Formats: sequence, structure tokens, C-alpha cells
Amino acid sequence: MSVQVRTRFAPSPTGYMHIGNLRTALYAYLIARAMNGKFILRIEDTDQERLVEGSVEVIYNTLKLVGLEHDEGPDIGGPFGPYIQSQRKDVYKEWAEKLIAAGGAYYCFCSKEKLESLRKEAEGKDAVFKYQDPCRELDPAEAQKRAVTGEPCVVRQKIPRGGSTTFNDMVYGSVTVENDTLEDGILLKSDGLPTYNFANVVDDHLMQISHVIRGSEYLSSAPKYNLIYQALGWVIPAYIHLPLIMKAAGKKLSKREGDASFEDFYHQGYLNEAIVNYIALLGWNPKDDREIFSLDELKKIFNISGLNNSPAIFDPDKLKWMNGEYIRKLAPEQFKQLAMPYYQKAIKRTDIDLLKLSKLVQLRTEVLSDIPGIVDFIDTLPEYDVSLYVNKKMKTDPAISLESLKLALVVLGNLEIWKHETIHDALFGLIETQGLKTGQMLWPVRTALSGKESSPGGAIDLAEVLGKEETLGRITAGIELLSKPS
RNA sequence: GUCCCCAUCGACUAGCGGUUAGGUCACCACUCUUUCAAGGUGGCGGCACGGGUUCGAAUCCCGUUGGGGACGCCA
Repeated sequence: MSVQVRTRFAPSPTGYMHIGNLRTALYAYLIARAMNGKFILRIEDTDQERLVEGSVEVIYNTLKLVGLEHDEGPDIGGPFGPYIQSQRKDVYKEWAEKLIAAGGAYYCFCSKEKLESLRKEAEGKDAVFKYQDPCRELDPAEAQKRAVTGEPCVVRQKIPRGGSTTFNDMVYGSVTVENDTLEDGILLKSDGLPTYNFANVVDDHLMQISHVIRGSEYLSSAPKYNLIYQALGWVIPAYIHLPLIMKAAGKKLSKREGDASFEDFYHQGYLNEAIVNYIALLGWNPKDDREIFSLDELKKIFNISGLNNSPAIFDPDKLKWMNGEYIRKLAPEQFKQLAMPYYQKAIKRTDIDLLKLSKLVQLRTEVLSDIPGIVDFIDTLPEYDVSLYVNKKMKTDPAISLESLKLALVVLGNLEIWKHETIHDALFGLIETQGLKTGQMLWPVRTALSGKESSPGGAIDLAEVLGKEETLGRITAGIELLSKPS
């Protein structure tokens, strides 16, 4: 039996693309691709109150940015459309009526206010409100009559009394729940739109979704959905529930708690490839020791058996490391392109060879937003203390440094051609003739040029990038600083 | 409160009855080196606890503890 594998990503347009959501999308996509199936995008906008304008675009943009191309969806259509739930109202109504006819649901005429007050009352008793709906016992024919005449009502699921429901999950195995712990949840709201509980079942069936992939927060309600499938005589899809991604300290990863959306990371200077790679490994592993995977590679090797079932904590440190790996792999020109906006923030001078600079900065960048801090000395020499010239390992102190700088100033001043090689030869010539330790010359020069404890490159690199004039100026400034009586 | 799920280094994880419990991040040391990075080498560090089952348990079962989730006219 070879049924077409079809997976879907079904986000609600309620804001930004959460990292956990993205990972769900990634896995759904990878499972589809690995099994030669289709990946469908469906927008679950049945809660009109939570809609956030522009969030559908965020979803499209994010998926596009990270390369998760869908085969069917609102924007590109497909044989099972519409793919936006708010446009499928009639479909849900039709199936709700069929479900009622099949004995799997009933009309409920209880008011929202009544339920709310009952719920509030229960809260005080340290127990959770479980509603015994009198409408469940209504005569179906009469109930239907009332509904048809326009009396406000909802449709509730009719959970069988007694017994238990078991379902199988490809990650969690077999899960059994006593029916009596389940509630007669609302399937169709009074505004005629379905709740998730109903819409996802109807759409997954109608859109022929073979593998339902979603976060494990749905694990405990999955039996309810199965009851609907059964009542309607539908084939139950394969379930793949995913462990949740948490923040440190056992807190759920959320927008409130910090930077948990894809956009945030993206704007901070994380590369989308690195983000995808990192989250792919949060809850899945390839069974070997490799960790760096492109999306194309993942498409080939992703398999459900590598899925993990315990919650994972999102580790920003490891993401950072991985991002650094991706940055280092970039071609220098590519890096320069990506770094450009950050250079523009920190460097106003126009005489800097940014490609040369990039070669120095690239190795030292983990996140693109590090860049301004790395190159902040380029435009203007920071004020620094004489103590920077003291370095035990380099065997330098202010006195030696002063001598070295004076010598360097002359030799470099005489240089006709200003490039790495000539600067190198000039300085090393000096080191040899003066019998200096390498560091005794190079450390003072590097310090004078950067005014910083550490810099993206050594003395020669910095001199080359800064240019002759600026180099001589900064060395002169260093000499002045060191000549001042302390 | 009720129900469901989970449990290997600080973090991500490999392990699926017999391993010196492996890898990666982080951390530390050393090394390379004209700083810092990057690279190389090494180190630190773990099977939550208690019972079983078994010749033998990280691995199987039960309980405890801890963590997470669900219990909305949210998804």
C-alpha cells in the first residue's frame, strides 16, 4: 500500500514565526521531501479575535527565506483548496451536521456567560470545571429544529461515556486516555467558524494529509480527534508529535521571554541556514556525529526514527557557534555583502578596502551584529591607556614600545609601496637589525593602531587596512602618549 | 485538582540487556601564533532516586521525585 505522503504546516496568523513553529514546519517539510511527498501550507485563522495583520506575510516570507517551499497553499493554490480556514466555513458546517447525524456531536444552547460563571466558581474550589452539558440529552430532532430556526448555539463533540481511546504516535508510541477524562469540546462556535479541534480533523482528512506533524501540546487531545475520525468513518492519519522547545530554567520558549522568533534571530545577524541547521538538531539526530547539514542534505537523510521525544532546551550558545561555522564557510565576497549594513553603521570613512577588512573580520565574527564592535576602531582611534603597551608575553613595556614605535614610524614613513608584504618586510627588517623579539615590535604597533586590547588582525594587517597616512598618524599619537610624563 | 507525556555530562544528544557510557556546544589547560579569534591536543563533567526482572541493567517493569503539556466559543 503506497499512499502519497502529504504533510502540512498549519500556523495561525497571530504574529511572528516562533522558533518552535518553524521547527515543526521544517520537520513537516523534511518528512514530505524525504518520502517523496507533498508539503502543504494551510492557514488556520478561525479565531478572528487573535488575527494579527501582516502575519500571513511573515509566514510566507519566513518559509521562503529558509527554503521551505510548499507544494500547495493559499498563495499557489492546489487541488484541495481553499487553504485558508476562514474560507471553508461551509465545509465545516456540512461535516458538523454529518457528525451530529452520526451521533458524534450535538447542538448546545448554553450561553457563554453561564459557562464562564460556572468555570469561575469551580476555580475557587481548587478543581477544574468539567461541564456536564444538559444539551447532550436533548432530543436530536428538536435540537436541530431550534438550531435551524436561528437560536444561538454551538456544536459540541459527543465523547462516548466510559471506555478508553488509544492512538498510536510515531514518536511517543501508544497513548491511552480514559474517555471520561475528555470533555465535550466545542467544534463549531456560535459564529459558525470551527475550533481547531474540528477544523484540523476535517481539513487534514479532506486534504488527504497522511502524516500529522505538530507539537506535543496536542498529544493529550489527540484521542478526541480520533473519536471524530472514527465517528465519520475516516482513516486516521499517522501522528508525529514533536517534543517542545523550551527556554533555559525550564521555561517555555516564548516571545515574551526574549528573542524566540525567527525574525529576531535573523535581524540579529544569524544566517537562516544556521538557524535551520540548529533547530533541525533540536529533537532530531542523524545517528552519527555529523552536525552541519544544509537543507538539501537534510532532505535526503531526514528520517522519522531519528526523532526524539523529550523536551529540548534552546541553547543560544550553540546556535552562536554554529552560526560562526556558517560565517567562516562564506566566500570573502559573500561575507562582505552580508557585513555591509553593519560596516555602514560603524565605518564612515570611504578609504577602507572593505574586502581586505572582511578577510580579517570574518574569522572573528560569530553573529553579524558582532561586526560594529569589532571594527569600531577603524574610523577613530579610541582613547586608550599606556598600560595597554605592557604585555608580559610579548615582553613589552612602555619604554620598549616607545623605541619600537619611533623606529617603525621612520621605516614605514619611508615605504613607497604600501601593502602587506612591504610592511611585513620593513617591520621584520627592523626586528632583525635591532635584535628585538617579534612581539616587542609588533605588539606596540598593533596597540598604537587599534587602541584596543584585541583587534581583528595583527600590526601588519591593521596597517595595511588603515593605509599609510592613518597608520603613521596613529603611531605618532602612540609616541606622544608614551612620551608624556606619567 | 484530574489526565497525558518526558527523564544520559550545565546544554543538545548517541546508546535500544554485556561499552573504559561516545560526539558536539559551553568551560578549563596546553599548543600554534605579531593581539584576539580560528585551528590542533588534552581535561572537567552524566545514566534523578528506590525497588524489582536477569548470570548481567543507562537500556525491561513498578513506584517516588523532578520537569513539561492538556483541561477555552485559543491554536
